[in-house]
Amino acid sequence: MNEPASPSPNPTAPALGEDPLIDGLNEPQREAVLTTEGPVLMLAGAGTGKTSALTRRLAHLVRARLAWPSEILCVTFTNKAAREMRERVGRLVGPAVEGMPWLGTFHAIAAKMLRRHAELVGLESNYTIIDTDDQLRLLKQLIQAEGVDEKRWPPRQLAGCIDRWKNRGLNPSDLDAGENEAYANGKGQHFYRLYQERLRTLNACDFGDLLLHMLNILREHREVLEQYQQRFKYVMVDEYQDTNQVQYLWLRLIAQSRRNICVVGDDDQSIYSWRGAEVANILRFEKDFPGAKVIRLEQNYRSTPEILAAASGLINENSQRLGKTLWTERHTGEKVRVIGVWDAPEEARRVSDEIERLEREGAPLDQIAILVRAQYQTREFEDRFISIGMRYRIVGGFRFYERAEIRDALAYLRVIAQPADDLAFERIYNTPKRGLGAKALEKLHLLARRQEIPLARAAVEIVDTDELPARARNTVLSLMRDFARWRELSDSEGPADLLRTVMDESGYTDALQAEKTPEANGRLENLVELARAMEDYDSLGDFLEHVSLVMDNDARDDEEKVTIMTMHAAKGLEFDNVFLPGWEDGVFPSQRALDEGGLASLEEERRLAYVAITRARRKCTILHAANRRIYGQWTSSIPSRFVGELPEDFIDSETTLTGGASLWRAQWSEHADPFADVARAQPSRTVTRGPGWQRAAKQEFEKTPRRIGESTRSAASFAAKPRADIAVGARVFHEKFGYGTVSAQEGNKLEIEFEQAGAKRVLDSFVKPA
DNA sequence: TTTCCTATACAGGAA
DNA sequence: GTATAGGAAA
Repeated sequence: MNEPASPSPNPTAPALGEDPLIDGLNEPQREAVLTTEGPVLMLAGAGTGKTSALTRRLAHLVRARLAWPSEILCVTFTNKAAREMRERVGRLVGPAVEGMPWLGTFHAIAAKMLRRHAELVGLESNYTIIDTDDQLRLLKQLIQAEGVDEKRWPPRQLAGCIDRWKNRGLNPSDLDAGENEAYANGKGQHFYRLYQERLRTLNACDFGDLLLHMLNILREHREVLEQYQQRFKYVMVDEYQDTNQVQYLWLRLIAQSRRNICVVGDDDQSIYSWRGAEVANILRFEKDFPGAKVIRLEQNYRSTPEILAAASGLINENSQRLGKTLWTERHTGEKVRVIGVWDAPEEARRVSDEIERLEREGAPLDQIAILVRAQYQTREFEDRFISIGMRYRIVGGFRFYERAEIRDALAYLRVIAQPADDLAFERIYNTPKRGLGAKALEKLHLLARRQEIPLARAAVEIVDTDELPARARNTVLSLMRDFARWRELSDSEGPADLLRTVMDESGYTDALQAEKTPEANGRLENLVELARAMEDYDSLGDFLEHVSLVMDNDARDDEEKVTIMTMHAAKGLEFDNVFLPGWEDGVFPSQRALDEGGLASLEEERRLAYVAITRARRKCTILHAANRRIYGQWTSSIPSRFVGELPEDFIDSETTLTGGASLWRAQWSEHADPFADVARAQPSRTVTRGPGWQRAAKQEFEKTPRRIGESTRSAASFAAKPRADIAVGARVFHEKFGYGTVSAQEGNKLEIEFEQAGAKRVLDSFVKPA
């Protein structure tokens, strides 16, 4: 940490009152910006200018020379938030501040730290970060290898357990008997341990490890902890109500000594408890940091009084709150509209009609959002929008790098950059199809395990033997030659060109082109897009880290489009017009929340509703349908209990279902036979959901140098040591070829005259002395 | 080894 | 209803 000496407070800084950083801020905001020393808890309601206060505080620290940008730790939850803050601070402070090395997501920051200290947890600094997909494949292998029934104990469940343990900062040895029971009758700890060992040999980390490893390091290596405590003069945390245990512990260690920590959050917007977030963290902040200054931001600058009132009325139903009262100076606007419709298609029709009307009135489409509870609800709108030619974009779902073709491409690059990456190798050794199947892979695994080498290395070795049929052997040989060549290339070519070469030479592009389907075309385009994104990176290593942690699918095109996304994804955003479809019990609140988790879980759903409503600046429209197809079955449902909790004075209700006859008439006028679908759906199988439904049913420091070249050779030129217990003339046994006599020995390669099979070249690890 | 078919789970959300 | 995974058949 070779920082210049601490900057002295800038004597020419403007007097506080004139500081452009605090112009236009209200009193609490100003206080939040200027209270730099000591612990600060900023309770910021929705739309109260939280981000503004936070970025200005950051800018103020830099401007007033209280710290160098590199001495400030600023943590966010999403890349988007980090990016935004970086931009805004840049605008305030100017280009003088070259980046903020420690502004980022928990994971990005932890990953960066871990590169520095990887060896302390048995990793190399060029470790790979595996994603959920890789994680599941790995766990599955372990489960199979241990002979546990994967039907009864699905890998997903194990992944869930491990995730939860990591979120709570628990290592395998920390599990108590109860936790251990959580998977496969007491094998939880065993599998967790195996998994961690396996990751270590792969030189890999999952997302949870990034934080857990760092926490372990900070706990066990005093000098490292002190280093960071020294370095970070100020710590800021956004969305503090979303921190989980391991994040909390990690922060607490770092902030402990200087206690200049400012956390910002809103307990009413805590919507991530399912992934380990603990509201308790924000509730006990004052206990953790005695003397903390609590600042409440309650003036809302976003929404109309009606929208605020509706949201406040709703959230008041919750019991566990710190309590805030939002107010606004904004003028009266429209009431929140609640529309009841017959079924989901009608719901989509109503929304699209409204949007078309807004469009005619000149409302920009990018100021319109449809926020749904669950991803599956987006379909109905997508169908409708396609049929009427409405421009839309769906946020979330598959992120760019989760697409198969992108992951394939990345797997190639990973094998090039890090030959020990078995998961990547397994992914692409037969993609595109090159005639290598389970048999060949099994052979490779066998060899790899016996010699404790990565698969890619085993592949190089195995071609010198007769283990594989000639055809497969040649395929493997040429594949590994390709890889050797690409590795050479990675030294001279930029990552983008390297990718293009690899995709072409591996036959991947050809295979896609041969498909001639529209999807294949899209995939090719995605690969082109990927290559383009790679142009911005100098080294393959840099790029790979970005792609696993930082890259998202924000292919921002400038065209105006209606946004469709989940309520979760909408947190932190705002739109003039917000549509909230699917407010029915079982959809929202979700069936899952109703079935399990009890009151706490229902209150979280209510907070989600609060978040959703407060996204709207001018107008919020809530819809509920009487009938909806879920799981391919028609279900009829009643309006969400949240609808009833909205304060009447601020609501305009409307329904196309006024009951029996009029309902029929209303529908009749609209289409020929509105019940055609319903009739087909076998009434006896129709499930009715409602409140009682479940009951009824129940029943540098900054930049780690990563030269690709270093790891390159290890796969290509393997030092092969001969086995001590075998020499020329020795009689040996081979599982496939039987008994034979060694006629030549070169390193670990043997030539054997087999009694039955004749002369063969094999690796010594495949035979044992007879 | 690949392809095709059937059975099954599923659709809660981020890095 | 759809996507996926695993097994059977080509």
